[in-house]
Amino acid sequence: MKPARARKPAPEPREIDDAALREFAGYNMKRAYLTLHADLLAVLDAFGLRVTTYSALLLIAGNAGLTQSQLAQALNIERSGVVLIVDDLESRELITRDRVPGDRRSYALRATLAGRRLRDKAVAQVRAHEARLLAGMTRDERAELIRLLGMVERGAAEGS
Amino acid sequence: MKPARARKPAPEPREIDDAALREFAGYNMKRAYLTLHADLLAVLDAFGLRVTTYSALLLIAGNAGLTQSQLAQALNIERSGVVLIVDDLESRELITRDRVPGDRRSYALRATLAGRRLRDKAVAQVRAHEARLLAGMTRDERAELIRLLGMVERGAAEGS
DNA sequence: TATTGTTATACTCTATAACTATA
DNA sequence: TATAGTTATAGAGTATAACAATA
Repeated sequence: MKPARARKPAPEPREIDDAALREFAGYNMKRAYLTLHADLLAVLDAFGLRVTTYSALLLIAGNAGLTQSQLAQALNIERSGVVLIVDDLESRELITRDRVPGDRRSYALRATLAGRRLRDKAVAQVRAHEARLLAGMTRDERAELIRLLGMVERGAAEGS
Repeated sequence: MKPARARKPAPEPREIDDAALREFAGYNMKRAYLTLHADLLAVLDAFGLRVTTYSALLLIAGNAGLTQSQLAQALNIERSGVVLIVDDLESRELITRDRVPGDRRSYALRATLAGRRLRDKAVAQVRAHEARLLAGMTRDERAELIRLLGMVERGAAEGS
């Protein structure tokens, strides 16, 4: 009945147990985020967009005339970072940078027709990407996920 | 009844509308992840740990004898990145790198007593950090969040 | 030949700080 | 003085590729 004793200390390809980490929302969040982000990156690459550039394009298209500072605040990044993103979008003629009559320090950002068209195509692909990714979830589960993520975001803002 | 016409084009501090982005799990995930990660970073900084180093310490403590390659796989990073993390933990005598009898190419990683003690303190603080952050959630909501994040992680793995 | 750990290198993303032109 | 945008620089964090030792 006794099984044969293994001869070598055997570098058995053991399963690593991460149960101690799975208790934490942070660990699960990081893993989910990194996989989702990598997948999304691949989708947007076909349009020459990175994730933040995509977000910027949607924000500009949906808020015609916003300034770079407003965009920085909405994206939660510094103004200096927005410059590169806006440079990129403008050089590809997806947005325009117009002077604001009342304040010559700031620019009014607007999506061009080409920009809105690219946005439409990208949005369709991102929707498809999420449908694929979240195929195992019901509509309610997906809504619940988004709701709970919003709570985390706001909780972190308050908790600091 | 007609309100007085504003005289200047007014650079009104408008609210930027991100509704077009809020439909996406990816956008909500990124924002939640970034805020949570920044908050967690501040907590772990008191222990001289970064998030991945913390994860590595817990994995090593919970899987005595695992190799660097196994750790790399568990952390979803390259072996070259593990070297830096292991160097850091070993130089602080939180883990040991022992030769494996059967295979002289690899090392067996083990947490020292000091490593396990630091882990215990850090885990307690991270638990407190998450309790603070997720204070608005019920126990069920928190469990549901973790479950749904796991689905995203696995969905992305399959979808590729 | 393949694998483990290592090193050197490069790239992405973002922040900080100093600058300019306006206000 | 303060603000919008810009520039230069630096720092995380990670990947890639080549290598030595060992299997």
